[in-house]
Amino acid sequence: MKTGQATIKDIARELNLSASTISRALKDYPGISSETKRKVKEVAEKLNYRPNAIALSLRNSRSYTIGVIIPEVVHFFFSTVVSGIEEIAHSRGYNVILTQSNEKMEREVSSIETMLSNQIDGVLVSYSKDTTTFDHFTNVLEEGFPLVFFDRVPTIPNAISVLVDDYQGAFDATTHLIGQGFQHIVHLSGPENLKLSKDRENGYRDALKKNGMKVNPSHIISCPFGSVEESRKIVSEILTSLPERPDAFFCCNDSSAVGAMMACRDAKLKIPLEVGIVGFSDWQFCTMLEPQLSSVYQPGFLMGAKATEILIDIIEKKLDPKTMEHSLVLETNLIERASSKRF
Amino acid sequence: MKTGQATIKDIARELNLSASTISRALKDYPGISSETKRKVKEVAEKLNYRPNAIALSLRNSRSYTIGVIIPEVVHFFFSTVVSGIEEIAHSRGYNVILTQSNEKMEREVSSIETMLSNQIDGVLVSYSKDTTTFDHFTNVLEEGFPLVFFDRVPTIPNAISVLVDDYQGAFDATTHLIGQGFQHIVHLSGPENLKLSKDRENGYRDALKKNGMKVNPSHIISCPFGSVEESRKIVSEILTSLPERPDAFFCCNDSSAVGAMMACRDAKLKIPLEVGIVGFSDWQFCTMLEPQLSSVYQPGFLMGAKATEILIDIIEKKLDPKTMEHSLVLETNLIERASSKRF
DNA sequence: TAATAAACTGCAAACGTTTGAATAGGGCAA
DNA sequence: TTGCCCTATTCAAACGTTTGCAGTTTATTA
Repeated sequence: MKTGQATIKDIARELNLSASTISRALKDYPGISSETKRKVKEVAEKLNYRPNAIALSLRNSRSYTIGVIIPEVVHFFFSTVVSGIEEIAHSRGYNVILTQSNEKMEREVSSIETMLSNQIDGVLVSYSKDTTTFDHFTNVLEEGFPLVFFDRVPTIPNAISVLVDDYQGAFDATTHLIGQGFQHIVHLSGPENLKLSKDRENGYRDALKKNGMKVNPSHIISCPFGSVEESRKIVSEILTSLPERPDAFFCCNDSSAVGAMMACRDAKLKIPLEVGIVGFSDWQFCTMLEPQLSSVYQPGFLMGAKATEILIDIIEKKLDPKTMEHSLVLETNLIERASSKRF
Repeated sequence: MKTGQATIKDIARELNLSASTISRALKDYPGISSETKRKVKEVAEKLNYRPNAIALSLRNSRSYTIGVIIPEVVHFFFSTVVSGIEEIAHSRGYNVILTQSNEKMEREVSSIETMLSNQIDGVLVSYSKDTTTFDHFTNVLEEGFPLVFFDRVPTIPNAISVLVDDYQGAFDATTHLIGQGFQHIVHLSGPENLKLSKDRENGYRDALKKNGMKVNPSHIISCPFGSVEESRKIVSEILTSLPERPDAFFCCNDSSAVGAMMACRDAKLKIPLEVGIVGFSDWQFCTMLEPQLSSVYQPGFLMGAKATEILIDIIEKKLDPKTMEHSLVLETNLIERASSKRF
């Protein structure tokens, strides 16, 4: 035993057999005497033999590994999705190799490159806020490489995607605020290059219209970063600058909702009496706030699990990207809590 | 072009050259005519050639991939650490393959198995709450396999580890509470099989002693799950059951600190006037709470980065596990916020 | 006893790449 | 014409595994 792992050849040498016999013995092939099998297994055990997955990958051109590209790990929603991905991947015998783009398109491109070099069997992607062109995806799609988008999905032909019903979630949230008697509902909207931002904004718009309220363009305010600080600042300004003080905020995510809460508190406005607030995602901390934050729940774990199932089904040819449904839309669920409930 | 990626052989066939020439041409070896190099590169480009990292791994017995085993991805601290790991790994040309143990020892064992099969170059581990024996680690350590522990580190010989100064953090937090005039400080302690739980408890004990206060065993209460619900329940009970009502809580993590806050609020106790609370980790949401939660900051990103640097240095033989420092202790930093500041 | 089947085991090629050693071809000098 | 040295290229083996086919025993049957 020189350096490192014992191989099939080491076992073969030890027993004066050929490598092929060892291979077959270990896999309980017929045509190998049980005596030999016994001995082989014994020696394998003794040498602490472990099959070399790399050699297998090379031979089978299959690595049983899937790649995941997400904007950030330190993000409640994405880490939840990753959890779902892990769960299914491992139960089906796949490894997960993870990279985060840190919201940089450049990173996304290089990640996909190295993943392809590593003979990944398929990729799951949620693209970055910084991504404006999609050639790095369309190229691999055209080669017929298994690729599934989740949450942040591009509008490119033939892309398979798993997402939540952002429109409906936004619609429900806005309708709820209206139902609670709020009149001047502001929407803090997300990054413009994400389809989900548009969907959420449209849900907001349609809910207003449906309830006979008109959409005031100055009530739709862009929060591209979606951070607490950004929205706190923006909301503070709005509270004084607008001719009529807004009395509710439907926010594109929970961080900006927290920022809005803080700004309202700074302005001595009572939540939910004077201002109602609803976020999006239902992060962990929603129930830790005072008052608890209403939010639109997104099934992150389920999304990861479903996307992975679909990806692996494509890899294993149980699904055909040509004929299958192109997008799976999961239901959102408005969680009404104190921050928006007047009665 | 049959199925999938172009290989060196495809280029060779196209140009009527041998594989070795192609290989050398692509790497700008001397002894290949520049004319040939030009043509080779041109065809490589045309065929969208990408070197097969698997084949390289097999040949070099190096995969340029490191494995990471953490208890949970959906955990602010661990995801921050992962972020640091990713950063360094990628900058040094390594991939990261991630698994979560979900706090199950069994998962940890199987993860390590499959990682070794995949010819991982090294592993970073933070072990699960469920882990009681460490054979799965000592075995690979004895084989001389590169392995670095972070945050949750076992007390086994020759283990290399990166951790924070849990003792000092706890000491500082407790001292701070004492300095704010709190008299009956309860410690919600963590899972018993984690060394960090012991360290934090000892920091708490020593801070009391140093200030001439005696350690009351009934003031050290186990919160093995460290969840909001668990601690809310436990603290609610304590507030009434103990002969003297506790007036401060030093909690093993931020979730249990939130639970303690909630329990105090339920009991109509004013924070920090009547009760002081300090958590551990300084999670994102500390500043979102009302009052903001004091907590001991742990440098998660830095921890991930340092652990990865050390691991890769070991892999690349720039560090020798036999002679190097066995543990790197990072400083914690008490962040004093409203939840514990009376003046 | 010889032919034949049955039961085991070995050979060699393949996956894609690298690399030390070998070879082919050409030019040049003696 | 022979010998020699470049230069440009090819050969072959190796990494660890699998697998169709061929080979070698041994036992069975006529």
